[in-house]
Amino acid sequence: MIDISKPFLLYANCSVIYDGRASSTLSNGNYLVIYKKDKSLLIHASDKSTPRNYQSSGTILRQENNHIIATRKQEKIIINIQDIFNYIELDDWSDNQVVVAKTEKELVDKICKSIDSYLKTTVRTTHLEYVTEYGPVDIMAEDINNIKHVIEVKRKRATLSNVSQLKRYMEKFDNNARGYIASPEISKNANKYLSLIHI
Amino acid sequence: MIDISKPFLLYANCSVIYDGRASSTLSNGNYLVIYKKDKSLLIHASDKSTPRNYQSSGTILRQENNHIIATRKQEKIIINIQDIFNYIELDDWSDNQVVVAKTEKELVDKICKSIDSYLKTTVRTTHLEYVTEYGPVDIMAEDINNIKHVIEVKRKRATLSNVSQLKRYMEKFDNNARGYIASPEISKNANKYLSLIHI
DNA sequence: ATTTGCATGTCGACT
DNA sequence: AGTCGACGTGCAAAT
Repeated sequence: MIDISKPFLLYANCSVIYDGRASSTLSNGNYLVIYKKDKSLLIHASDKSTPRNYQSSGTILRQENNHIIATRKQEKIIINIQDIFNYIELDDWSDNQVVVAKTEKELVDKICKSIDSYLKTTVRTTHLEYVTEYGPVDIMAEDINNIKHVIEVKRKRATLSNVSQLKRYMEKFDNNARGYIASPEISKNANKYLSLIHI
Repeated sequence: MIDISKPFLLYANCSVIYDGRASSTLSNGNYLVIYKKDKSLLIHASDKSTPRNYQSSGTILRQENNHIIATRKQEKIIINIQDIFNYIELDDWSDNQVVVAKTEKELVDKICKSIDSYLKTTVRTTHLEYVTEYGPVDIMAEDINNIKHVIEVKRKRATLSNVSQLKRYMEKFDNNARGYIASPEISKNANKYLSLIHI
């Protein structure tokens, strides 16, 4: 009835036993069972984004009467199936990857990795999430000449309010501090304001 | 066609754009779209146990032509649907919790929390994963009388090999050390061996 | 093959 | 609402 050699989806009344890194039982109910092309197995209930039970890539299925037995290394899942509501063979299921996902943290790290070349100086120490009176700045780098470089990182287009925020931060530093905004692009107004205040 | 007020499952040819904590695109392909009772949204491809795109509990769906737009706080997912292969309304989908999942670490923590009462002494310091020549022992507790208590924790029935292992560990400590095996039960042979070596 | 560190981490507990 | 820590963390890059 179920072809365990192909990816499939099952909406069924069943119960689940897991034994491996931990041991657990999932009492009888209606759950979604998903078996993927890479031989990973997921059992989803009606809430939470994480599955109730799962086994990652490399799980081998076996059918015995109304049981599906999934084994992978030292792990085992037993699905005791009472009733099947839906069964779909997932042919031509795509495995495309998600493209680009730049987080602000990634950008911060990237900047820190080559901070000397960006600031055109030799940095002595860098502080991330450096706390000021007005909140934390993304990067506070101090160079060998004791000049402080305050960098506000934006994942998207920098706006006027980002500039004002940076300006507020800068007021708390002495004259030996320089402020920067690192962003892929900047709004026209923000850019104008930047020129205006010459930071 | 799709009733976005109920939990459902969709196997469809579509592409996905996400913008929120990061930004990403998933190019056109056949994916599994799952909308749960707690208003969480998952988009699964044919591999990996983690979804390609997702939004957790509290996502609100909107339909516009062939788009499903999912918003939650500062996050947005847009699903551009080309073709629907399967659509299932997931009625009576259960939300039972997984029951008991005792990991070895939980047991270790539980023991540490009340270690004095278990060892019937006053413990000065406890080391977890204390490294010996033969590998790490789960718990190494030193009491106020400088007696070392070496505890090997097993989530399941303790076996003969667990006892031998503990014995090897104990050879590396001085006479002021005591060895223990903490487990829900112990095999007959292991128990016999334990009595024999009097640890 | 193993280790390291990130993640749109998720999730629950506690403040 | 925010913080903290655990997770059967999963996952990919570096070693």
